[in-house]
Amino acid sequence: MAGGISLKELAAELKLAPSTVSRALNDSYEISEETKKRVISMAEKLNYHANPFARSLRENKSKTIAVIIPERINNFFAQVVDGIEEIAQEHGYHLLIYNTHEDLERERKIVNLLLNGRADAVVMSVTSQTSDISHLQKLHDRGLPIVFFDRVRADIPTTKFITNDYESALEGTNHLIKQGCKKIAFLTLGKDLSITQERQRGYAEALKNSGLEVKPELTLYCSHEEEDNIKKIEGLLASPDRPDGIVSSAEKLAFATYHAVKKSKLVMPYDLKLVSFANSSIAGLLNPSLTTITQPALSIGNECAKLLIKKLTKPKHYELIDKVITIPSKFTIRESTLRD
Amino acid sequence: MAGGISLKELAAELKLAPSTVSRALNDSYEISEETKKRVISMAEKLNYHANPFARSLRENKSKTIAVIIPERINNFFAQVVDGIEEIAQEHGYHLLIYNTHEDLERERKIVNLLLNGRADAVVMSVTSQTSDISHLQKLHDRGLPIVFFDRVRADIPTTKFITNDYESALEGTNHLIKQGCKKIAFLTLGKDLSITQERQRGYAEALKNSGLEVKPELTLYCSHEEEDNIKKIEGLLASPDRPDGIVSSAEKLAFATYHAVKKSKLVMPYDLKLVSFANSSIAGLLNPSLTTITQPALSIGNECAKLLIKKLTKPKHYELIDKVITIPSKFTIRESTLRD
DNA sequence: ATAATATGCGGAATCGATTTCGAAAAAGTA
DNA sequence: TACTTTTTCGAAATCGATTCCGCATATTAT
Repeated sequence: MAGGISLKELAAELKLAPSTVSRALNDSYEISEETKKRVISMAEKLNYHANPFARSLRENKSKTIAVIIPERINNFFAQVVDGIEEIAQEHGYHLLIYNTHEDLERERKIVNLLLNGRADAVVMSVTSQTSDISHLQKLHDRGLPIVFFDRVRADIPTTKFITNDYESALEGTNHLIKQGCKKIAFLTLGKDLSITQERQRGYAEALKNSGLEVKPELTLYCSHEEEDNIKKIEGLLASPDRPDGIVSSAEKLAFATYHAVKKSKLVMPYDLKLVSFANSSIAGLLNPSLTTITQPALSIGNECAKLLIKKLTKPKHYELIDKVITIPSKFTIRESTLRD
Repeated sequence: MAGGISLKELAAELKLAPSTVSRALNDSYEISEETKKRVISMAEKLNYHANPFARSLRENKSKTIAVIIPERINNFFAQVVDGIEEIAQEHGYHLLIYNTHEDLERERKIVNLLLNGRADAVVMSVTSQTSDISHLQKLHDRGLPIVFFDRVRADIPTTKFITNDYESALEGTNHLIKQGCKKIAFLTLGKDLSITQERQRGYAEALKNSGLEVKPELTLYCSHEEEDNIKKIEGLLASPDRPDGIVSSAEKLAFATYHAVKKSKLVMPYDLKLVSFANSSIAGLLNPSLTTITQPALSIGNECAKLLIKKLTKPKHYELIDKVITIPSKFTIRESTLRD
């Protein structure tokens, strides 16, 4: 667009060949120290900056990592992105960010956008509706390094980072049982997500272990509409057989529960105890403060980026082998599960 | 990286010249409908995707907007980015995201990274420490379209989007006064930020209008370390002359206040009333629920992106003139400012 | 002194898409 | 029939940096 000077112009100014200037700037061994200094100082003087597109075109790499998340107004994803950026910035990588807004169609479009090599690698967490994965398969087939986190798809053979969903849900549910809950409900988002299935499995296992019945009507499938969720939870709380404990598999469902409880004129933790997967820093400020299972978001982001950058810089020494790496969550007990 | 087919190969497959294929794909008038169809169907069959770097190099534009924010784990900034993305996605623009982590040195590095044309335009909100602006000046001098939001710098002549900081702070402070507060403190981040200065001005004006004294010791300059802030606020609340009301110019300072109040064994809103600039959706779930001044984050993001894209697509018809556009905040009264 | 090697640099091809210029073929006009 | 105009397409230059190849000059070995 504007005033950038090109390598050729810089070379002309120095009365050198473009090839020489290029080598000097890239600190090639075939250029004398003296020439290098001359070139570098002139480059600074003329404010030369290499055109990234010319370089990417020639080298066939972009120094860019694409990150695809389902929503941004979400502490967990925001923290993961921060974790990715931390490592990326260290290694001179740029971050392209895409938000699917939990919409499969958008996810498809975005993934197709990445088919052209704009990014060297992809970090992603799928939509809660993602059932068909042909678009992801295509991306993977093209040889683009890709890692998944949190909402992963087992059917794409690459490395995935998750937390110990099963164990955490088990622990959280056990805690509710220990605090005296007899009828424990489970709140979840899509049925297609492996992580929520795992959390549900942990929840069910805990119930079984304690001889409690797993009733289907106590599992509530929620949407991404806060109002709808509040109503659904209100409905659950209004039933004659209302639960005395809730395990929520997502932060936003915990918030919806607070609203529903308020509307239902119930009082936590007396009428209902709540434990939730959550990454918000203000869980302790809620009324009552929220017992949480906190995912190691920053670490997950860090690990995703580290692995990808290793793969990008030393392709031969690292493979994105098909395996799941688990980083444990942290369980924090607060007032929402206080024993009466 | 891997299996992308090039335009030339596609052309060879079709027994056409690359120029013809390019024109066909770009729907040029000089190509017959029949050829276009042939080309398009073959392109799909062979899974052709244009190399974005070759195109960017040739056209000297990247279809990319860079967004620089000071922190990501912040509802306001997350919402603004969402607003930007919404518009960008509509127009086929990509988003490069950078986080300065409130660090001026990092901001400089990032801005310098953008000097090479990687992005067609920049949307940014400066660090709370940004005093020297030579790096921003350089970016602007280079002719890169740039708009600021929220944390703006008056000394760069371009368009800025903010909210009505002065009026909102005035309104919030007036509300506290009406609710009976006599000693109102003000919490703020950097002194260099124009928006916090404006908020402070609104706060002071409200006090003056009501005949209350503006005491310097009631203005607390906080940092980005939550623990430090909590201690500082605790100190404020422990003073013999402790305030009975607080106007907080940032969401995180409101949260710190909740913690400090808890530690101080005080009770809101009886001992202290609080109003804060905040964008978190769970202000209503806090105990007590928080009276907020909510910035129109999504709209701000939308407007930034709309303006830039207009400028990028019709450079002659739009100028990023040096002016400040104000989008008003929303004041929501909740329990934290209830009259006793 | 002659051959062999190292050092320092230039020329030109290359990455892939766009676009200017031009030319052949088809259609219309006189 | 001859000539102009339109339609449709091809050849080659271009964007800017990297790199393969080659060529001097200087240094060392024989």
